[in-house]
Amino acid sequence: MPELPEVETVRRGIAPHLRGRTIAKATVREGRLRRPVGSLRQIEGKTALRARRRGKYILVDFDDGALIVHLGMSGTLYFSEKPPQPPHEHVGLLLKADARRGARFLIYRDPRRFGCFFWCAGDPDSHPLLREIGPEPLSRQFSGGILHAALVGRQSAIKPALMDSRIVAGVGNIYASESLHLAGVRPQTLAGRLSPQRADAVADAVRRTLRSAIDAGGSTIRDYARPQGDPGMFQMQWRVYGREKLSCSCGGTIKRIVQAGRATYYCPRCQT
DNA sequence: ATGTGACCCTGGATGC
DNA sequence: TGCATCCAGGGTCACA
Repeated sequence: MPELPEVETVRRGIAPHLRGRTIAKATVREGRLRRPVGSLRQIEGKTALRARRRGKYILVDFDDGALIVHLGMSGTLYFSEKPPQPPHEHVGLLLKADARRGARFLIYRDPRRFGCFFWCAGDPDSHPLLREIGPEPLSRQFSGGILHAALVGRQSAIKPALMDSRIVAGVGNIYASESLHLAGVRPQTLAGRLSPQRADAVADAVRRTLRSAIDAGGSTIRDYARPQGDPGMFQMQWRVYGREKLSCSCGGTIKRIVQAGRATYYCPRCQT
């Protein structure tokens, strides 16, 4: 469920409720995630400054470090009146009541446990997991020219290259397919052979695709931040993803192939 | 150095 | 109905 737009939606949902809140207690029910959660004792008594996003990571900044959170394939963050419950609510942060807001738990739930949730002392941006991440696609650090330069010498196809977080941050399997469709570029195109003009088209398509997905998610932030408010509301209109054998808006028939072990969807008629 | 596939884990959909 | 199989939005690692 979580790609960049979903992660951003989750971040927007929790950020206002976290800002300025003191962590009264941190509970780790299940610490065996992609990497061990470890002890969160050191954040008890500390006050969260903000929640921001880097690629698909959510960073909750404190004055001397940050919580680094990744939602993996099945993770969510939401608020609850209850402490984390079995089987899949692995971490709970009890937020102290303040003048305007009652005490409640920020819950991390992740059935597949591919995500992570851990404390990083010091600057999280220089943490090994974040250090090598490429430019944010929605920032000015990303453009067709920058993408083109990053792809020079690349022997892989453009689609898996777009999913390489060192080239551009946060583009996952769905949005890689969707962006290439919007750009009219075939996913098998050799990344290093993409012309500057087509790199422009791809970079532009990535930005437009992510923005409209965030806008679509943005309308359901409140629902999403609710305890049982899991998926369902992220019904974006996929143009190709998951639509094998269905027809493209151009009249062509959408194909499914596998690249680097992941499903890719495209239209052979309008993607050249 | 770079690219691909196996793997981590659970749950839902599908097929027999 | 019950069971087996496949597939899934991510990232890391061993190996070619």
